[in-house]
Amino acid sequence: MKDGPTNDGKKTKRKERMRFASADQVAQLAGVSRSAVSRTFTPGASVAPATRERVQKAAEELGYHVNDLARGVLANQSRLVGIVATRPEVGFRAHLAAALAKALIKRGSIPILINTGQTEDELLAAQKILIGHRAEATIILSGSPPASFVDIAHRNGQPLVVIGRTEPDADHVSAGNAEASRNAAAAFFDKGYRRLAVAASQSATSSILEREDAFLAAAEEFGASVSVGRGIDSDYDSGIDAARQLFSRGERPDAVYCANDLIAFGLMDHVRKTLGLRIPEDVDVIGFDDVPGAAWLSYRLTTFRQDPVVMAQRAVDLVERRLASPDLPPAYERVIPELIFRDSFTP
Amino acid sequence: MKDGPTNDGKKTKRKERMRFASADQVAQLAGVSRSAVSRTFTPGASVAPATRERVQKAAEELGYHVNDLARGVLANQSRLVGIVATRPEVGFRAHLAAALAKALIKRGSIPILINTGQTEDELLAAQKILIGHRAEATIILSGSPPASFVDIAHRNGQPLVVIGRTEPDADHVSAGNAEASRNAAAAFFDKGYRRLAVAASQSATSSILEREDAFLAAAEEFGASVSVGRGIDSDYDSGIDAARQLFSRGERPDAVYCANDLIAFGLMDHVRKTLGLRIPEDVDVIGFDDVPGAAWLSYRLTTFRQDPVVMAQRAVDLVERRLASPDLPPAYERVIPELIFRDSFTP
DNA sequence: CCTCCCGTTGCATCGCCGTGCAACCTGGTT
DNA sequence: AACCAGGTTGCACGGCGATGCAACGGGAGG
Repeated sequence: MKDGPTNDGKKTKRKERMRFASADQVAQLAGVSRSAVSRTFTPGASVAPATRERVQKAAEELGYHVNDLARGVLANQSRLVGIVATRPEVGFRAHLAAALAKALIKRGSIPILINTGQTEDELLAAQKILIGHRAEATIILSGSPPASFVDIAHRNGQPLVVIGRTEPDADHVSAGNAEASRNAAAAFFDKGYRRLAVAASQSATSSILEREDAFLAAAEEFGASVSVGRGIDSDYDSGIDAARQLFSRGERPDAVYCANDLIAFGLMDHVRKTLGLRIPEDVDVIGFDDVPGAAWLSYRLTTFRQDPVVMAQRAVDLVERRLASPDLPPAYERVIPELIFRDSFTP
Repeated sequence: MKDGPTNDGKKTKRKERMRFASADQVAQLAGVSRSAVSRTFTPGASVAPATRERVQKAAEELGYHVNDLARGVLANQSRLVGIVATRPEVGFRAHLAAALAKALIKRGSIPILINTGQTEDELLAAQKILIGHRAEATIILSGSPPASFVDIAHRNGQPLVVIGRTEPDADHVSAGNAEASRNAAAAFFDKGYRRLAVAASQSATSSILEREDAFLAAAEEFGASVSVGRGIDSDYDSGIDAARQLFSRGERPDAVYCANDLIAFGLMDHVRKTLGLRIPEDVDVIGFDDVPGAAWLSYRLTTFRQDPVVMAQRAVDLVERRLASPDLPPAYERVIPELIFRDSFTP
């Protein structure tokens, strides 16, 4: 049974906390070599049924589970994937993060959630953590990664997928912001509205910017007038600020396109509760994202639906593609958002 | 410079993907031994400034970062911490998950987000993943871990912290659900209301249950009548269902206590938009959680504030405490929620 | 009875990194 | 000139698990 100086208090000195059972312990209990244990838990390896059974019994007894970390070190793949997000509890990002976590687990990867600020330093710190842990890939949610970020990921051969931003140098998934926004402008115009407005924000992510820009361009192209209101962030308060700006100037707009649903909620509340106007009778509103609140009776918001599950899946697909063939040119997955009609705007 | 058979294409055979630079490569480039590299990146180790500089320069050039995974294998600590949550994108849980991720990163840990169902099988699968990766601790958000879960974590010496549930065998953090709910009943009663109601849900987590039970008990103790409405989940739709139930019976309630804010939103919307009643003139409402929507003009909900940042910090503190002394008896951190007065109820 | 073959199994090595120990420089002192 | 103290550095080992290779076993066939 080979009873060498294996675990008799001599080697356990280093760190106290060695609670998890190791393959060595299982091997000893089963009276086999560590190789046999390894092979038992490696699909396709050659082990006699009797041995496998002995090993499994011993493993059961000790509560042993293969150390995936060590396995990863050896195979040079960690199965860790980073999700980098700013304020991942808010709005659509929350749905995206949750969907990503689920899709990654399903694929056998381990999602690491990094909740970080947007400054370059913070993002680079997040990246450092991920590279230090040899994450297989990084998925960024609607931040704007600095160029160095893309560069470092590339130099380390780490796939990088950006969601919600058009990033020419990296794989990315994003909604058809430009088309959708153009459609929104067209829908307003077709209904006869000529005084349009868009509510966005100052500290805008690129999705928000794209929506604003595309709406402005389309509206001007159609020959409608457009005013712009911007709050600070891209949330409810920002919608209130935008409403204040848009409705304090001379003639009020006929219809407002909001860069996301939270902004729309703030704007609608201000317009209704503070200004006493009616939606859709006095003003029409279209939002973007279709978060659950858009269906609530208080809002009944007409908005572009982005399916977080679909987007997450596309992102994971891009990761897989990139892992399989690292040298392909950057790919772009576009998810076309569908306009969901509720009460705040109907054609 | 010792130029042995180290990396001349012979050893790189195993796996193609060995993109990350290793300490060996850095050592070679800097013309030092691997130990020197290791020491350069180990705080407090003894390295000559000149050597350190050479190493750092070489590391910079190769984009090297210490492999925390391998370091973890050696030190027998992974710094990985699992966050296990069902529907982590919803309501208060989203805030909790985000706050936890931030607090863990701050502590130097790596948060793994596992988005799982509530069935025993799914939870155990999640645990298997975490144990396989030698996660240092598991934090469960408002699920009810089966007994085997607690047991397995314990047997593997893995700290387990439960948030939002009273779990006698494990460390846990939870809000003072009973006190708060009692206070809600008292506040309604003091205002002269005698027909009370509580809106909860069928598939309730234990926080929701505690709130319902404590409110019922207190109301009965005061001598008020109480009716109960329950939707399916604990979300907006559930609030609508509960409202349907509560307001279809004979006399309608004077005031409703909702087990969380989402339920309150659904209930308020149904009461106002569908039934045409006014809040607070006809019915008062108190919620629980103080999610951002509670402050929105459409709701202006009086509700108990739970601070996700505080709760997350307490949970992380419990993890640390348990890591430091594994054999302490289970601890319980209680966070007392504060009632935030807005328009849906005032004393 | 010997030989061959195939399935098992153990050994040794690999890929990571941290660290105790001993050898190696310095420069200052007797 | 020999010696000592102190700081540096390299070596070798330890802790994981996977795996090529060689040895070992037993049954089948000559």
